[in-house]
Amino acid sequence: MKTKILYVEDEPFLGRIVKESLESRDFEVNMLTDGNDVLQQFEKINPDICVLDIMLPVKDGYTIARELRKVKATVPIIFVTAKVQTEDLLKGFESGGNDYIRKPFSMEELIARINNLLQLSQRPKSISAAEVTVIGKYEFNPQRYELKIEDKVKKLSSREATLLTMLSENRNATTNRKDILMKLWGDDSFFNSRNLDVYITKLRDYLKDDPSIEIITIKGVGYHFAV
Amino acid sequence: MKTKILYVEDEPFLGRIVKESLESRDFEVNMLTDGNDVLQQFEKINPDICVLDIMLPVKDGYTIARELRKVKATVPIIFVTAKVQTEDLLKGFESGGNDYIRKPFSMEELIARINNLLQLSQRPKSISAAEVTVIGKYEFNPQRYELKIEDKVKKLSSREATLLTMLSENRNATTNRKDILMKLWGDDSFFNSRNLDVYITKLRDYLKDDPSIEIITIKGVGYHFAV
DNA sequence: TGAAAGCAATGTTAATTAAGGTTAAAGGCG
DNA sequence: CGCCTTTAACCTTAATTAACATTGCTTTCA
Repeated sequence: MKTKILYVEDEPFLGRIVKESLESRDFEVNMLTDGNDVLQQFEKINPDICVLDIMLPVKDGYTIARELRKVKATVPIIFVTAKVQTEDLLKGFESGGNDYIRKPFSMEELIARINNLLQLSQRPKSISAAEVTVIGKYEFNPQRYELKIEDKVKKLSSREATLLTMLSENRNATTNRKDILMKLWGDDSFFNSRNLDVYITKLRDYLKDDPSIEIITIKGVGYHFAV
Repeated sequence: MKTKILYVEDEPFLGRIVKESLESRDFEVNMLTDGNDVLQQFEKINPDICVLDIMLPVKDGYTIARELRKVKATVPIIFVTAKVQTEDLLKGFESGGNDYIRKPFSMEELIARINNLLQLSQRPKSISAAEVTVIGKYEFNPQRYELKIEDKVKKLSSREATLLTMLSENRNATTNRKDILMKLWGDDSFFNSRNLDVYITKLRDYLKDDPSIEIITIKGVGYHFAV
């Protein structure tokens, strides 16, 4: 289903350009030229996002936004205006707007802002399916820090798991020592460098039941995780 | 709990002003002056929102944003910059930014934009004022402090319930020990820290009937609630 | 030119330290 | 009392440091 935009703009020339331009990007655009009818239209078409000019005959954009907010708290609202003062902008946010775009604007910018807001407001989130990575004969669950081979489960510590994740994401390629140090410890001092050696040894030990897996040292550079 | 902002800005003068100004509005601000350590810090403090200058030594804001997006797709990102071209703005959205504020800016504007994005990004939670959260085989009612499995109802104490709520809202991600301590006890002294251990033990006990639920310790950081 | 010495980087194992876990008993409060 | 909650004592595990071994490249000099 197309994304529905409610667009309120009283300049007919600009309005037509914008509407057509949006339609050519596969949005469904309902355009109104004044604030009179906005609420009814809103409830009728139930748009995914609203684009409001601020200076309109009869009712200004702020007022419309406030009315819309009463009806639906969540629909994203973008203001379009020639005004540029901070106080206008504040008034915009206050009245329930979520973005502010200055005239003249490029269509690219408007579209980018529309897509951005749509994404933000839809953010359903997380609950990523616990994905398991296969490493040779092993299965590795980076969410649960579990490394499994033939029903034997080894719990990794968080450092071990992070390191294995890095290597595994970069399998059959070289992971820089320095990148690892930065990610695990935030700096690449001498002591942490010795520390990394210790963790590499541990992982080699955990992974020894599948000889096809190898953590190959590339001296002066990093490790190559061969699977 | 205060809203945490990760702020990356290399101009020390501007940076200090902004940091102090935000702090006076009761934000908790972590400021970095270059792009080196951002990922590390991000994972450590788990901020609610990021404010990135674009022109930075070493790594520019776009690059940082892209890296952050890989780690966490949902955290809102605001760019701050003197550049004004549409293409910069598009690049900003492309790299995962959600808003763009031009230098020089007023603090009022920055704060309005921050609050706006925070609201937008939290919307899903507040809409679904779902009374009951499903956690594996359990149902948890954070209002009534009830944890139910197969018609067996366990009443939690308020501390237990708050802790479980925190973990559960952040499932499959890491909740900082410090955040928990601040929320439950208001400070992170040694004694309360031991106290938290006790509560974690209790929750693990209550949740043991579903082995797919795990509270994984991340030493020195916090807990990862895997469901 | 090539074996041997030198050396920096990395490997291994073990000891140490720090963080967190468990359990139970002691406080505190309606 | 009866319930949290806090404190305490002791236990377990992870992270770090240390001590010593190895590797492979580089330099040196017969």
